Amino acid sequence: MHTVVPLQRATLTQTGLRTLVMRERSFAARKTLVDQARGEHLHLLVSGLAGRCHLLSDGRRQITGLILPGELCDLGAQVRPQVSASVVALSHCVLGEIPRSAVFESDRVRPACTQFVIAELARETTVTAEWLVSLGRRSAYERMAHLFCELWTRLHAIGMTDGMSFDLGMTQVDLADVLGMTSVHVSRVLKMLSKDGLLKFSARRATILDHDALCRAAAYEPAYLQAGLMQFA
Amino acid sequence: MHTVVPLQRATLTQTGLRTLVMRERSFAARKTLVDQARGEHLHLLVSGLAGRCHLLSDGRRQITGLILPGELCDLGAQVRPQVSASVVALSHCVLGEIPRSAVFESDRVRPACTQFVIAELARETTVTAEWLVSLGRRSAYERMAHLFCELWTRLHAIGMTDGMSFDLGMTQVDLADVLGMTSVHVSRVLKMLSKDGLLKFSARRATILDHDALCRAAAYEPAYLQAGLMQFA
DNA sequence: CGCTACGTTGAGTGGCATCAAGCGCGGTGG
DNA sequence: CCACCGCGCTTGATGCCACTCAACGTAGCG
Repeated sequence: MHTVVPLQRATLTQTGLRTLVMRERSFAARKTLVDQARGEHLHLLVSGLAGRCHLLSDGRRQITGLILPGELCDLGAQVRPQVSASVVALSHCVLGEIPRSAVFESDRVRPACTQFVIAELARETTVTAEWLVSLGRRSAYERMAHLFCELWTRLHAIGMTDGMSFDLGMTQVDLADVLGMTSVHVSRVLKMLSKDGLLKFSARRATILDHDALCRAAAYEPAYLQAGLMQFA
Repeated sequence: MHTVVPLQRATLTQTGLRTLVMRERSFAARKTLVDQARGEHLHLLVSGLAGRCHLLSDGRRQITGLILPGELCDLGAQVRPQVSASVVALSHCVLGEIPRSAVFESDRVRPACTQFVIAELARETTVTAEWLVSLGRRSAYERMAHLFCELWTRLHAIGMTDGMSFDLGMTQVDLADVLGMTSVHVSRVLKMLSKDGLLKFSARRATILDHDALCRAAAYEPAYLQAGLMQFA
């Protein structure tokens, strides 16, 4: 079907993924990028912002993870199929297709890729645990502050910040589904953050006005991210 | 320091872990089992119930994962150190020590163990994502119902249910920190569940009175667990 | 027997949801 | 060109779910 890409015994890295992309496809916001079914390809987010999306039968939606450029959309789905989560585009997205065989050999992870796969899963686990703390124990205000601290750290690590600003591309409705609140309340909390001089969010673009104060409001400790991100950079 | 246990080229399985335990230690409830520092051993929960515990500076606590007998406490910490989560005993616990070298070779996962490590991390991710949906989008009542559905499935899979009952060993305060609510409200919700004939919880023991109704109240779909659990059983 | 942890219950409060209306904007088609 | 519409955002009014505070009963335990 497709060419098997040799890995030349090199350890797979996050940046090295791009060389494995065989074909790129473009998606408008709100489109579904990956369903639960596992196909012939792994999907690398080349640009844009995507979200891991869980739907309840009555329409409630929770986004359980944000996928940034350079990350894989469906690594988890390869390892554990039949999980009812899909990946949706939160902004205009470009997706790169990587042949499954470049990372997997039958159902096993190729040895050259194991460290990478483990690191990716570990990073996802770490971020998700922090989100659990947010949803369980932080107020809407703290939660919002914490999310933007996290996003700045992650986007800065991949060179996608512009000073203290960055484009998100996602709407307030999407933010609400990340933070477990309603879009109405997202609007109000953003207004408070702006009034307090911490953060401005408008036209899908965020500007951090006072980074120290924002971190303090969120009780943000970026250590949890640096560990996972640096180990295999 | 300690003997290196040969793995005889066999794939590591969850049950196979027990043969690697070199020493067992006993802990009272509320004791800290594992700190973030990674030591010479991996810790297998032999019996009891443990929780992955995140503390905020003002005392708020969120438990981001429950560890059941047969699971490893600190696999994640081996892969990504310096994460500020500790593992605490929620009931009396017996912990088995497994030499790090049985699973890791310097900082790499031993090839014979990679599938197991990946499966464990993937299972953790799956459960955690479902908890995010609970905390973000389900009411306290639904959340509680969903947790007990999940626990019954997981405990049943390892033969630790007794009909429709099972011992948890954890208090309502612990339940509150799992579910992101106060212990006062836990008490009230449990009373409602009992009045509705779905679930009884007393003396740290749960009895599911109407499994179908409980699943319906929680909109519970056990598929997400079966995948992860069966793959390497 | 006092102490501490756990659980229950009541009264009052508040954070966030819900409902509803209105605005601005970009896209689309007549 | 403009009417129209859908979408995103904002704002106000109202209500409820869950928190807070507080008191008390109970059980296990040193």
